[in-house]
Amino acid sequence: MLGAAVKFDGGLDFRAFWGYNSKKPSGRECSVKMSRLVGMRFKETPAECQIASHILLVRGGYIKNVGSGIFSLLPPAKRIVDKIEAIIREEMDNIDGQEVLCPVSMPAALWKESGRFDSVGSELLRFKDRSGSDMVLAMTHEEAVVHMVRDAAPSYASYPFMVYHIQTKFRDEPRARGGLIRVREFTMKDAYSFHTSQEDLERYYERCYKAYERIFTRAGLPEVVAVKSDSGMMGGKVAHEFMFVTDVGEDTLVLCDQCDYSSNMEVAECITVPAEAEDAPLELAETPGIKTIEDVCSFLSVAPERTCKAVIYRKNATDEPVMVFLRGDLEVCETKVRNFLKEDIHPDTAREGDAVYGYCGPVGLAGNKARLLFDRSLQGARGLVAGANKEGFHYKGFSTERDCPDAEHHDFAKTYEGAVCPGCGHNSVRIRRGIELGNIFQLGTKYSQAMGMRYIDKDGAEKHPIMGCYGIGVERLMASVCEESHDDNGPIWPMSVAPWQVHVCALRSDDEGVKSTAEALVDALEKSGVEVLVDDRSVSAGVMFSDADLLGVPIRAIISPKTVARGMVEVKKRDKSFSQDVAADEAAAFIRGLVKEMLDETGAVGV
RNA sequence: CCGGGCAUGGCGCAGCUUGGCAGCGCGCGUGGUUUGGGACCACGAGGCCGCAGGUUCAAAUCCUGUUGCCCGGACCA
Repeated sequence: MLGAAVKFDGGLDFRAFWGYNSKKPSGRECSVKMSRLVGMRFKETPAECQIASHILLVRGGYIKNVGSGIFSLLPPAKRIVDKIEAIIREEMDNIDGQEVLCPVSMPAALWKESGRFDSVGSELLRFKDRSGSDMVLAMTHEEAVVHMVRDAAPSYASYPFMVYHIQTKFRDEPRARGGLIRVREFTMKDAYSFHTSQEDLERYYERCYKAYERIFTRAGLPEVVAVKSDSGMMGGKVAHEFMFVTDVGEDTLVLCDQCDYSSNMEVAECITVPAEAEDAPLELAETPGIKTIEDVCSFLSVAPERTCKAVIYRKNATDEPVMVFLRGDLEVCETKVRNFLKEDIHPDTAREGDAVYGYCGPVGLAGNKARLLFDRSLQGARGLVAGANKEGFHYKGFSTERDCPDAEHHDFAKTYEGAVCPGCGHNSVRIRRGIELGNIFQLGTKYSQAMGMRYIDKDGAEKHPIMGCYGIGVERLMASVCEESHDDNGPIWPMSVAPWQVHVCALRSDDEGVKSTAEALVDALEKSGVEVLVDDRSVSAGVMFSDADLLGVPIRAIISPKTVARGMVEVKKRDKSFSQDVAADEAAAFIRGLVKEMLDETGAVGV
């Protein structure tokens, strides 16, 4: 390692060459010189960057794009990631997790065992090795972990246990975006727990839930909200996602103003109240060329919530349609439809033979081959306008119960801003965007069963352990912290994850007084275990401060001929909340105290 | 995967319509003057104009194909 002062033949100090001056017992080199720091910082915004974290991380020399959704991390980012991982490790160890490491590449045979080699789409990168064997790059590690432990716990006495690792995932996303927000290759902490009863899993799930709250709080994101979520390809029933609420998020969240209800839009219950209306006779209305809800509403002068619309889906292009009927002002939630049908479906349009495009309605479809689904918003609805399944005509006076007595109603609609909250019943639903930082699933026995993991229970019976799994995206978390905490000039890293704790700016390092004061300060800080980035370059104050802003180190110590003349060091916080002159010989102790104080606020590793 | 856009030195861009020495700003190097918020002067280095074909005396520019990247959407543990 680079820790020892290795001298080259020419007498070059190896550590100084790499910009390292000393090393903490943890193994992380703690002091770095700006003149040696690898990476460029930019004044101008790179053309492809759209969101703050992407812009600032590229401009600050943290990350470099290698390909679509693939990034290299430069030293400042690597240091942040290391600190985030350290927090995660502490919290995982704290809930009795044992760290392991599974491989990224593995034989496809393992994924064939679980069935996912075929069930997962092209996000799973498949390839062949030189012998022609099918291989995959892990996009998640259930298979690898079950393979690791399936022979290791043959008795109930070994349960419960949890293993976790921090490892690269590759997911061949069709569309990467937003810098580190949605990538193809990334680091994930994923944990897997094994239990002999559902109750035990639930107890552990709760512990992990709490650990996640601590992790996000400690990383500087106390507002992360846990929402109920769809379990998707993972299988299992209960799942939560930990969402960082932000406009740049890709997920849609349903939150409540009045209570603590929170859910991913995909699974949020949509509650509607049928409008008060009398039954009216069903009558045909001529609506020539009027096909969209918008047109129907203005042509017949009705509100969208007084209409019934049909949305067509198909399993694949050649299949019979699935027709979802719902109130005209609502949107279909495709995830709900998929979960109900337990089949994949895709939006499509009505075709010759199965329905009349633009005039689909629930009345008179007897004998139609389409699978008909009725949303709950139509339950008890009366007097609606609906398609008449006849070119150029709609029905007025459609009443679901009377006209479609056999209809079974289920929840297929997306909820909306101001809708009734399933938690408290107020009209208090709020729609927000969020970034999924982590998720936790109660998996059940899907993988232990498919992959033959068994144990002998107390009663002598052979059983499959019940699993839970728990993930956190590391780089995405870093980007989210940046989104949460930055100004126009750069990130403002919380002390707990900051790449360095103190940034010493030696303005005019050619000045002997400045140089010796800076060296003494850096030396004293290092000795007390503080991580220091020292700007030893001969650059103008503007350049030095701009770079410091981009590096976002929480405490800045400025030494210049002016401060030296006064015998002082200027100590500032990056967030501008603090600025004070401190006597030069007391500066190290003062800064050390400040670092400690700021660490305590967020709860960094080892505190 | 659908739709749109872009590709010219490390970064940001102009040049392309109408073919004729490859340019500007930032950054980088050297020397000097500066020195508390991206300083100034001088000199300098750096580019097969994404790639492959084609048209032409001549292609960054026109034509064909192809690849990559970005944005919106679909999709997604």
